[in-house]
Amino acid sequence: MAGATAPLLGLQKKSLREQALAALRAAITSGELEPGRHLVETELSEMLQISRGTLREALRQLEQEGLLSAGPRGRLSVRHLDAKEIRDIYSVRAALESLAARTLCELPDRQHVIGSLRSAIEAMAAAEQSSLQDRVESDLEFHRTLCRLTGNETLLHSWESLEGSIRMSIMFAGQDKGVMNMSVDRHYDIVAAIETGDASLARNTIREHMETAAANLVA
Amino acid sequence: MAGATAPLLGLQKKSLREQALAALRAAITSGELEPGRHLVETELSEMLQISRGTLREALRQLEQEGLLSAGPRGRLSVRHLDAKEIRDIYSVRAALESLAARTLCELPDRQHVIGSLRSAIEAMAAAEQSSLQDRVESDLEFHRTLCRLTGNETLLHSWESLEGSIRMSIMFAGQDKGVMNMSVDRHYDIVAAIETGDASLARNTIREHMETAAANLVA
DNA sequence: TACACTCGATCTGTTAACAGTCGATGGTAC
DNA sequence: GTACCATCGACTGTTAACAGATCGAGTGTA
Repeated sequence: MAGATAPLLGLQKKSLREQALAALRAAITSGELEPGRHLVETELSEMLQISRGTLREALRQLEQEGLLSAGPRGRLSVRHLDAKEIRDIYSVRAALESLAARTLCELPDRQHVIGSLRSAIEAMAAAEQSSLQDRVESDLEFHRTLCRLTGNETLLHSWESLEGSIRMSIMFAGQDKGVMNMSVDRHYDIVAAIETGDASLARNTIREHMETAAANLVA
Repeated sequence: MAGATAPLLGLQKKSLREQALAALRAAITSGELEPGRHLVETELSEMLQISRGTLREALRQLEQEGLLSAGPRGRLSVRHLDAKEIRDIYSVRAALESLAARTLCELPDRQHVIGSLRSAIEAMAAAEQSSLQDRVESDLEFHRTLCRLTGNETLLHSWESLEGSIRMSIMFAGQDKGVMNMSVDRHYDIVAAIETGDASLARNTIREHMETAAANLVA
């Protein structure tokens, strides 16, 4: 974490628990807390300048998001993903986003949806020369938008529960591999498929996109 | 909860937090804590005979499972599902179980899988004259098995995150409607489809099963 | 040297108490 | 009667401290 003594948690209005949650999530998905790293509650609470009780609530949530794995006696460590797990995560991700695409295809009026998705892609294009971090953000934002636009809160929530694992997968692969998965063109293909309203085309496009991405990550 | 003064949490070896989690989940999905019911931490901690700190960790998890919804200032209440939400939940469920079925179809040797699934259906058949509670349990156990057999831990975890919502959906509908969704025959169809190895047949069978179930629940 | 035992450090599980905030209640001025 | 204000009660947010368990170092003995 950035500077053990600094007040890592800023002066926002959210609860300390939420701030801790965000800080820990960022630390894990950025690799600052590397996979396999053992987490000690007293250390973390000191770093984050919050009490253990508050910290533990945040840890429970991270555990359920799959960013932490519990060892014997409640010892928590940063989850380590192997190639199979990454493929598995992307399989589930593909299933969820396929559902999203299919749902959007079935909407009678998709113009608004298409517009929103195109905007998201433009944001990706604008970030093409930025840091990897920014590019990943805009990429994930596109896919999150895909789920959000369905209006299916459960779908969005399930996807977001997976988001941390997705980020870890990308981080696991490292810079060189992560780059290839964020082609703007491929995302236009997805939007184009949705625009036609052809659900199986949209589904196949998503699935291919995900299979390619997963394959690149574990290569 | 059963008898406010009784030591609801037995003498198991699991942590108090896990016991509380299980007890609350059961109370919610059984309707003992009815949808919309406002939850007060001090009340619950007294009922469960645990401290608020421990209780709060369990509440965070239930919140993320979608059994509780947060109101202003962190006030929690039992989530209330409307018809659309039930349909949405079953859409996601269908997507996940379709992935499970497809994954199983792609296994080179499915005999062991088929055997396990048949056993699960036999358990359902054996429970046909039992209470609705038992029948729901055996039904969910079949579907959980479907996900577990894929060996995709992420898929199983996503499904289990949805399980509470599924139970609430069934409860919401009440006895009369819930009954129709647990036909043994329909489940044999699913297994038969997997046995043929025809992924799209399996997927369609699952999806029809889910659509029928959701339609019955909201009827 | 090998083995067993004790002591101590380390961490998690759990609890009780304090603090701040929002809403309701009741009283008072106009 | 109404509007405003003070006070009180009810909850959540947060914290520090206690308890119990496990692991390893170090010591004593055969």
